[in-house]
Amino acid sequence: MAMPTRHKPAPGSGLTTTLWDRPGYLVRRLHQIHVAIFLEECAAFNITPVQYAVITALLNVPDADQITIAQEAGIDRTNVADVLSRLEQRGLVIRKRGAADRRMRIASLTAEGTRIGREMEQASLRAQARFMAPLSPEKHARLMALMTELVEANNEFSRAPARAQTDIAADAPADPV
Amino acid sequence: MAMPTRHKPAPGSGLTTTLWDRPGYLVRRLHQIHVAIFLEECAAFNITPVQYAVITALLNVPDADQITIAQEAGIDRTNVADVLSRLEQRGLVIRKRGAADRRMRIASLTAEGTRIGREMEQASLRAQARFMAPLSPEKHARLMALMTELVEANNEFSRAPARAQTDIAADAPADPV
DNA sequence: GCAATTTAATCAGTATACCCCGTTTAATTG
DNA sequence: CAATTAAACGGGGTATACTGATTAAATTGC
Repeated sequence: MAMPTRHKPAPGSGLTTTLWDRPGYLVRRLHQIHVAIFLEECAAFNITPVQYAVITALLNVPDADQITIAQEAGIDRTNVADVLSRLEQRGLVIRKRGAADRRMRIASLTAEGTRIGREMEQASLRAQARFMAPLSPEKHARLMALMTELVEANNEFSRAPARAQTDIAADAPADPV
Repeated sequence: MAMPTRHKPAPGSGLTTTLWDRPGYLVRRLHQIHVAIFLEECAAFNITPVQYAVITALLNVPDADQITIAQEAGIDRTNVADVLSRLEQRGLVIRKRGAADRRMRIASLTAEGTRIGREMEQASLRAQARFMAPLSPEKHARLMALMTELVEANNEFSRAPARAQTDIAADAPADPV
C-alpha cells in the first residue's frame, strides 16, 4: 500500500512548512482514520459516527427538536435533518410536529433505535480503543485533555457549537428535558 | 448562540459514556472548527483546506500523478480527481496524460496556481495560529506531537494512507524538480 | 508473443457538512 | 389585534470522503 514519504518543503517551492507541521492536516487525517475504524467496528450495525452521535443525543434527551439535537451532537442544523430522515427511513427514529410549537419537529428513538443505540456502545468502545491503542495510557489521557480544552475554547466556531462544556456535573442540575 | 450543556449519560439511557468522552467526537469537532477557521482566514482566496493540501503537494512534487498526490496530501484517490478538476476549472492546475504511462494523468500547477499557493501560506499560518491560540506553547507542542504520533501509527487506516513519515530527508534524494 | 494480472483512472452512488434563501408558524410590538 | 420580527424547517447548491464496479494501459508469466 505504498510506503510513505514525508517531504520537507521542496527547495524551490517557496514554502516554509510541510503538511505534517499543520494542525489542520493532522486533525483531518485523525478524523479520516477514526471514521474508517468506527465503520469497521460497527459494520454489523451499518451506522455512521454521526448517526451514532444523533442516537446518543436522543438517548440523553428524548423528544428533542432538531436544533437541540444539533447542539447536543455538535452537528450542523441542516445536516441533522438529513441524518434524522435516514434514521427515520430505517425505522430507528420517528418525528412528529411539536404540540406546543408547531414549527418544531420532535424526534425520538423507536424501540429498535433505542436497542441499537445501547447495543452499539460496546462496538464504539472497541473503535475508540483501537484508535487510541498506539498511545500509552498517559498519552491517551493527555491527548483527550488537550482536545477537550481546544474544542471547548473554540466551541463557538463552526456552525455546530455544541451546548457548552463548562460544567459537566456542576451545572447540569437535572438535565432539563 | 445557545449556551452549551454537556450532559452526563442520562439516568435511563443505559449508556456509560458521554459524547465528550469519545475521541472520535472530539476529533470530528476539531475538524469542523478548523475548517471553519481556515475558510474564514483564507476567504480571499476561496480555497478549501483540502484544495490547499493538494496545491502544497504540487509545490513539493511537481508533475505528480493522482495517486502520488493522494499519498502526499493524505486524500482519497477518487477525491483527488474531483479536487483537481475544480482546480483545473479555475486555471490553477493543468493535467496531461503521462508520456511514459498513458494511464496516468500528470497534474501541475499553473503560474497562477503557484502564485496562489505561495501567497496563501500567510493566511494558512494565521488560521493555524487562531485554531491553536487557546493552548499554551507547551500544550501546543504536546498536542502536535501526540497527533503526529497517532496519525503515523494509524496511517494504514483510511483509504488515504499518507506516504510515510519515517524518512524525511533520508529517502527524498533531492526532491526531483 | 499473447493471455492473465496488476495498476491508474473513472463513474455511479451514499453520507457528511456546510451555505443561502424562502416558507411557515410563533412571539412581540405598536 | 394587526404588523413586524424571530424561530424552526425545507430545498437547492457545493465540496469532502468514501465504496464498489468498470475501463484501459502496462507488466508478468509462460
